[in-house]
Amino acid sequence: MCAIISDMPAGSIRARVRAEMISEIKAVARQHLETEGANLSLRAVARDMDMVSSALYRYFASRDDLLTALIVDAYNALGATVEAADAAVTDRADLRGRWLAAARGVRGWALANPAEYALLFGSPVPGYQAPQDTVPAAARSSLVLVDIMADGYAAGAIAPTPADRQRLSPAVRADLSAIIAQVAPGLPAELLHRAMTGWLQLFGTVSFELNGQLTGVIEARTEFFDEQMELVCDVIGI
Amino acid sequence: MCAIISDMPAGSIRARVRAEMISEIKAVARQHLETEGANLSLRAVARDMDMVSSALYRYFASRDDLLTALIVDAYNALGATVEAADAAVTDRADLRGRWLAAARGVRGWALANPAEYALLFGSPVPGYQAPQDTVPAAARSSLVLVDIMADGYAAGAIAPTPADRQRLSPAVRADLSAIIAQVAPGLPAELLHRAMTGWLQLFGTVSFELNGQLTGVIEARTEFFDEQMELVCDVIGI
DNA sequence: TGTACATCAGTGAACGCGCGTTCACTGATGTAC
DNA sequence: TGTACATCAGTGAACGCGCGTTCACTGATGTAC
Repeated sequence: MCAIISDMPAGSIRARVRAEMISEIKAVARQHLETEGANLSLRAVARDMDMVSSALYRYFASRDDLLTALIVDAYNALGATVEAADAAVTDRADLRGRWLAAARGVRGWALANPAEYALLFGSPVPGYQAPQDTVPAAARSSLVLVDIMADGYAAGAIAPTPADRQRLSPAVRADLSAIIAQVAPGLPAELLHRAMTGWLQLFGTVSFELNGQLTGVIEARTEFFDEQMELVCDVIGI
Repeated sequence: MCAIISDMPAGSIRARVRAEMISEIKAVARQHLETEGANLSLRAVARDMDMVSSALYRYFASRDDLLTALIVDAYNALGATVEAADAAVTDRADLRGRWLAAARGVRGWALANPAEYALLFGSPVPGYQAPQDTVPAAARSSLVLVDIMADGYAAGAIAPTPADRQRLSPAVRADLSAIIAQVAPGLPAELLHRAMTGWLQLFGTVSFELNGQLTGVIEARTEFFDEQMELVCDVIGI
């Protein structure tokens, strides 16, 4: 559950005001994440809204519930950004162009929303356990990458090589098959494996940039990112 | 500065007891990181040592100083592990074997010390700014990877391709050259670029495993990791 | 070798601040007759 | 259309807890003469 659900008639004035309040609480909380990191303080959020801290409990049952709502929102915002970036590529057969667009979409969103990115991909918040609600939202951005591979396979542009087949162990193949059944029926496991390579490279690069691991090493961040992504496209054969 | 420096005669009993105390404080603090994440509490550490919290100030000037000491230690522990893993490969010309050994060294250390790994590569601790002291220690593990490339280049086993040269932008080339001058004189920038691809893939994969991004996706973690590393060795040509 | 002195480790109390959550309550806003 | 009642938002005080850091202090341990 993200926010406390009331049985108010939907669309009523009260329901609309309530929805606006929830949005504003989340917006203020996002600002706090930006400055304070994941140690989100309910009292600080309430203070910024000129409310008493206990009033927040009308909207969220606990601090963890608010965190969960922020996480789900962030996954969806990232997912929507990446989906839009991919969709903006008019030549749907241009797999590399689509992949690069999606990758730049991830990086752009992460740079614009570093605190939310950290919430999703940074070290786990102590004492917080993400509930199942977050899973579908979490998958959205990754699904874009899988779709690119699936489109390429359907069009005959990419296919597993013998070297691919040899590399995959039965155990990993089984894991991949389980995902394929849910997400992209018919896609060869080898191609999902390649997509995951790109996925790891993409998020690894973005995470290192955001966590400061490139400080003093690489200054031309945008060029470096693009060249890494070009290289990874070579690897996965698109 | 990691610990408060006193002008006691080195090697005296007091100096030895003092060094042991510092080690024990750090050890207890490491245990707390394991359970509580990066929100390290001096009072909690003191409690576990049956001391009063103010006594810790004999050994560390502040909480941040203790954190810095833990970070430097962790970087060094990781670096030593990776160096040992590489050094254990007797056939020094077996670049792929050395790379895989180093990569498994990183992953093994990370799985054994997840909290410390998070401290190094996770989201930045709010309000904490790493001082310059951490830089040399931070570089150790990466240097092993660079050395493998440098050895391969010196032996004539790997060399830049025309495609490599074309890909690199002048800006990134300049960044890479600055590092090469300090760390591996004579190494072509293209080969350092390849090493960084592997470096990003390696830490990206380990971070995703530790942060739970593979939960419900890949269960055969060790096989998956090895296969990703094999693939990345293909990419960087070793 | 014995004594006076300096150094150091650790104590305990305090300052000033933070936090999440509960609970009885006051008013205002909506709803049903 | 007007009134009685129920629902809801927000208040303010409190509980019980945490934290980093400072400071004057007590003893114990070492050092110099």
